[in-house]
Amino acid sequence: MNKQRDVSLSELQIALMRVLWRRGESSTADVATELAGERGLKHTTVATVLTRLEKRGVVAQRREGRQLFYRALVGEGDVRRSMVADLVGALFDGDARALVAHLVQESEIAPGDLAKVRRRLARGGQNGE
Amino acid sequence: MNKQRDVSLSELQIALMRVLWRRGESSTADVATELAGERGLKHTTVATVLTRLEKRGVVAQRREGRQLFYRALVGEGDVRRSMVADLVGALFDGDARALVAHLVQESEIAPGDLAKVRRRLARGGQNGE
DNA sequence: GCTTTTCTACTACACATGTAGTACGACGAT
DNA sequence: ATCGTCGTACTACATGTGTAGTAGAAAAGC
Repeated sequence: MNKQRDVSLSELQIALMRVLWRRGESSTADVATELAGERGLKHTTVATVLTRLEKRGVVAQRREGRQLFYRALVGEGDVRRSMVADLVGALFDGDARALVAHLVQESEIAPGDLAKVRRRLARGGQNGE
Repeated sequence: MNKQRDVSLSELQIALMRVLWRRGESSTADVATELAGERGLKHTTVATVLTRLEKRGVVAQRREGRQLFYRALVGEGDVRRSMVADLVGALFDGDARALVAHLVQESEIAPGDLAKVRRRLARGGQNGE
C-alpha cells in the first residue's frame, strides 16, 4: 500500500488537489486557471500552495522547460479516509454510526437514503455516479 | 436561534470543549486536571487555549476570586454541524450521502448499521424543519 | 534583437495554533 | 507577618496557512 499517515489538508489545499485529481498532471498555470474562476486567487498564490504541498510530499513536481507540472501523490480516497477518521475521532468518539445518525438528524440526508446507499453498495456499486 | 457562523475547532480545542460539555462550567484547573491524564498538557497551556476560545466567543468566562470559570457557548451539536458541513463540502461535493457511502466502503460502519441507525431514529424520531 | 509576457523562486506578513515560561498578586499555612 | 503556592496575565516562539509582491530568467511576439 501507499498509505502515508494522516493526510489532512485545508480547504484550499483540497481545492487544488481536486484539480489534480480531476485533470491528472497539470501545470501551475492549469491549476491557477481552473481556480481563478471560483476563487479570486492570484496565480503566485497557487504556485506557493503547490510548492508547499510538494514539500509535504502530497504532490510530486516534474519540470518541463521552465514550467512545473504537478501530480497528486495521494488519492482523494486517502484524504477522505484520513480526514473523516480525524473528524469522527474528535467529534463522535470514534463512532462512525454516530456520524450517520447526526447526518440524518440534521437532515443532511433523508432516512430513506440510507437504504438507497446500502442497496447501491450491496450491488457491488463502487463510486462514480 | 443561536447559530453563530462557522465553529470549526482544532482537535485540542475540541478536547477542551468536551470537558466543558461534560462537566458544565469548570475552572481552568478542572479542565487542566481532566486533560492532564490523556495528554501531558501543562496547565498554563490549557489556560492559554481557554483564553483564546474566550476571545473567539466560543466559551464565556466568569471570575470568582482569582479563579476563572469557563462555560461553553456553543453546543457539541453546533460544532458537529459546522465541521461536518465543512468536511462534506470540501471532500464530498456537499453530498452527505457520498460520505455515508464512503463510511460503508471503508468499513467504518457495516451496511446493516445503516438500517439500525434508521430504525433507531425513526422511533425516537424528531426532525427539525 | 528588443520588448513583452510568463514562470518560478524568494521574501513577506498577518493570523491561528500548540506549547510553554515568567512575573506578579492573592491565598492559605504557620 | 512571612513564605511558599496557585492562578492569571503576558510574552514567546516555532510551524502552518492564506495571500501575495518582486526579481530574474526564459520564451514568445514583432
